[in-house]
Amino acid sequence: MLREHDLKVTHQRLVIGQYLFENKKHPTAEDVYERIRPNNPSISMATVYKTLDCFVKAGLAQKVGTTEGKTRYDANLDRHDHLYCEESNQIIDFSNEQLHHLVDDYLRTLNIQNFEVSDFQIQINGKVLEKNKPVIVKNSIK
Amino acid sequence: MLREHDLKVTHQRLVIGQYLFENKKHPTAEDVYERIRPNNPSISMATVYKTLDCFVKAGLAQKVGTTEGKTRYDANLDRHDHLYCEESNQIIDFSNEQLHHLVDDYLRTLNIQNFEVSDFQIQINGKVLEKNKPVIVKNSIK
DNA sequence: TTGTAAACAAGAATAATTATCAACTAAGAA
DNA sequence: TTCTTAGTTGATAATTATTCTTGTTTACAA
Repeated sequence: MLREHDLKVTHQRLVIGQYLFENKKHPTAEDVYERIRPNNPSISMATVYKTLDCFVKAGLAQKVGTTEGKTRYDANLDRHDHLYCEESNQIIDFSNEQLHHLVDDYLRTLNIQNFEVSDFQIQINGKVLEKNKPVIVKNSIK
Repeated sequence: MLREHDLKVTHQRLVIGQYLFENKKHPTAEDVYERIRPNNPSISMATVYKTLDCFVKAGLAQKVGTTEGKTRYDANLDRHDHLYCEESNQIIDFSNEQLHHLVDDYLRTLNIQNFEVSDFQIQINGKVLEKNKPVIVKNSIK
C-alpha cells in the first residue's frame, strides 16, 4: 500500500498506518501517539505528525476539522458521511449509498456559477444515547 | 439583539457583533481582530475570543471546525450549508430549501439506533474558479 | 448616583502543530 | 553485498492558536 503510493516503507509508517487503517476511528495525532507509544517508545510526536501528513498528501487519509481545536485523521477512503456526537466529540462513520446519490443527483441539477464541485460530505449532528452501545443504521424503506 | 440574549451591551460586543453579523463571512478570531483593530486599537485578542465565545453560547453564532487548524465563526443563523474552496480555504454560505428537505426527509426514514439526530450540514468541496467574481447558485429545475 | 457582578486589557501560560538539523535508513546502482 | 543518496527520523526549538490570570473598568439595577 505504501509502495503503491511511492512512500518509503519504514517501521514508523507501518505502525502508524496499521493503527489508522485497521481501526477506522478518527484519532487526533495525540491519540495515535498514545496508542503506539507502549510498543514503540522511540517514535516521536513529530514523526506522528509527519507520517499522518504524508498519508494525507498521498491520498491515504483525510484531515477532518473539528470545533475542539484539534485536527482528526480519517482513514476511511470509501465515500461516507459522519455522525458527530456533540457530547463526546466522537465522530462515527456513516455510509449510505442512497443518501449519497440523492444529494449527488440533486447537486448536478444545480448550476453553481464560478464554483467547481469536487465532492461533498454530510455532517449529521446529534448525540450518542448510550455510550457503550454501538450506533446502527437501518433503512426502513426499500 | 444582545439584550434579548441577556448579554450586557458593551462597546466591544457591538463592534465585534457588527462586523460578524453584517458581513456573513466566516472569520477566524484573528480575522475579526485585524478587522476591528484600526478603529478600536484597545480591544485585545482575549476579548475577541471571549466575545465570540459568548455569542456562540448565546446561540448567536456557531463555531466551524476547519482543516487549517483554526476555528472559524459563522453568524448565519439560517439553516444553510457550506461551499468550501480547497484552494483558498474560503467558506461560502449556500442556502437551498429543496436540498435541505430532501436530506431531512430521507434521514427521517432511516432508523439510526442509539443516536439522536439534531441537525445536519452539508459541506460541498470544490474550488472557486475566478476569485474576484461571486459564486451564484441557480436551480435548473422547478 | 452608587454598589456590584460582569467584562475588559495586557500579557503570561498552555496546547497543538510545524520547523530545524544532525544522525540514520530504505532502496536502487554498482 | 556494499555503496550512495535522497528521504526519514528523533530531539527539541519555534510558532501559532487559544485560554488563563489579574488588576482595572464598566453596565446597569436599585
